[in-house]
Amino acid sequence: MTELPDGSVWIDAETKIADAPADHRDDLRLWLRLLTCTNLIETEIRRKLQSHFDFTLPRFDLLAQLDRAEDGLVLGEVSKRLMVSAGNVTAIVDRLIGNGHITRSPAPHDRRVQIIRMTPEGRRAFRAMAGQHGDWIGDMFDDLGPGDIEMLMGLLANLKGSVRRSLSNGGAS
Amino acid sequence: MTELPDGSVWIDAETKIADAPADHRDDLRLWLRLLTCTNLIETEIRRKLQSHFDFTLPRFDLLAQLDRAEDGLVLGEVSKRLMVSAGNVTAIVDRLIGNGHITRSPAPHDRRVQIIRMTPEGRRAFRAMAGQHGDWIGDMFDDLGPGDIEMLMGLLANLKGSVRRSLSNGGAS
DNA sequence: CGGATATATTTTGAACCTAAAGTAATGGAT
DNA sequence: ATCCATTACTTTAGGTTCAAAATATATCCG
Repeated sequence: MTELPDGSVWIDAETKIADAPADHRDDLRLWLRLLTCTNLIETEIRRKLQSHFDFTLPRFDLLAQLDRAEDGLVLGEVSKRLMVSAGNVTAIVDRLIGNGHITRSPAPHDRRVQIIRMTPEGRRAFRAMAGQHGDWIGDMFDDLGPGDIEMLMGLLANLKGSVRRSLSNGGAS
Repeated sequence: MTELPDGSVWIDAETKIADAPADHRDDLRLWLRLLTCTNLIETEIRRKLQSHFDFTLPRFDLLAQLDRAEDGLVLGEVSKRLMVSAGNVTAIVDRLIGNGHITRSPAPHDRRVQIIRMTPEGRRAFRAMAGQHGDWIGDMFDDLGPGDIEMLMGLLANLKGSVRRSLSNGGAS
């Protein structure tokens, strides 16, 4: 048994006893790569949305939710689906109303509730942007084969599961 | 040859002629999953950094760069490494100076250049946070085996390559 | 030397984002 | 009927982010 530089102890090629704090080096490298990849793509999408349509990603994301809801959506539902705070939704909605892409009206049965709906121009604008958006993503992912995509989907599902487990455990507080 | 519902044409099990706009459905699903995963982890790290240390992720990231540079870093270099705008670096640096974590001083050879360095308290605070940060990531990634991690590293490297190719081609404008 | 150009940083204005406080309306429970 | 808790949303204050304009300094060229 040999003492290693980091203070842990080497048993064989597969076993390392954690008598010293684990360093999580590979996890951190993977996290960094994941973050870099995502930011690279997201930044490019933001840039293109801005230069082609003078639009922002949060507004696009909100319209994407609304596009699938023929009867509009309640603000709370939008907040949940986009996983952003209610106050944030209010701000984005205000701007989309200002541009004429959506409307906001109180629900008839409960005056606390506000329902937003796409206007025809909003829908038209969104459809045009969504088509381009799909092409942009398609182009950025073009080197990945169907097998790569499937494998990534699976591994990311595992990761998501692991993260959710950690969250529900109050993991490491 | 059969007309399909989406307007494209079926040849055999492997070939589909794109006379209709491609829909990139799988690419979009993968992108959505990637984004969701990353945001889930990032949000949790932000939350824990805030509740445990009253600190923010951008400030942590800046200190992480500075921690490895014994002689400090020039602001432009920080901007490049963090991949954020120079104006953004200025704002974060101002706050870190306010908290006493770093210092800023003009370079002797070129008075345009500002060099930032960690203070001893800054270094101490960062080291404490970095240890916890590693544990948090380690816990969130705990369900992934070494094989999963290696495979993800490889697939994400492929994706990164694909994205960079697309960017350099001015892909889809 | 002097002027044009380039570089490094800061400032400004606008958008996004959150947590927490505030407002308004609903739905009990007594 | 009235109080109380809950719910839905908005407002506020503070931090992050960018693009573009402003500032200051350095460098190059004639």
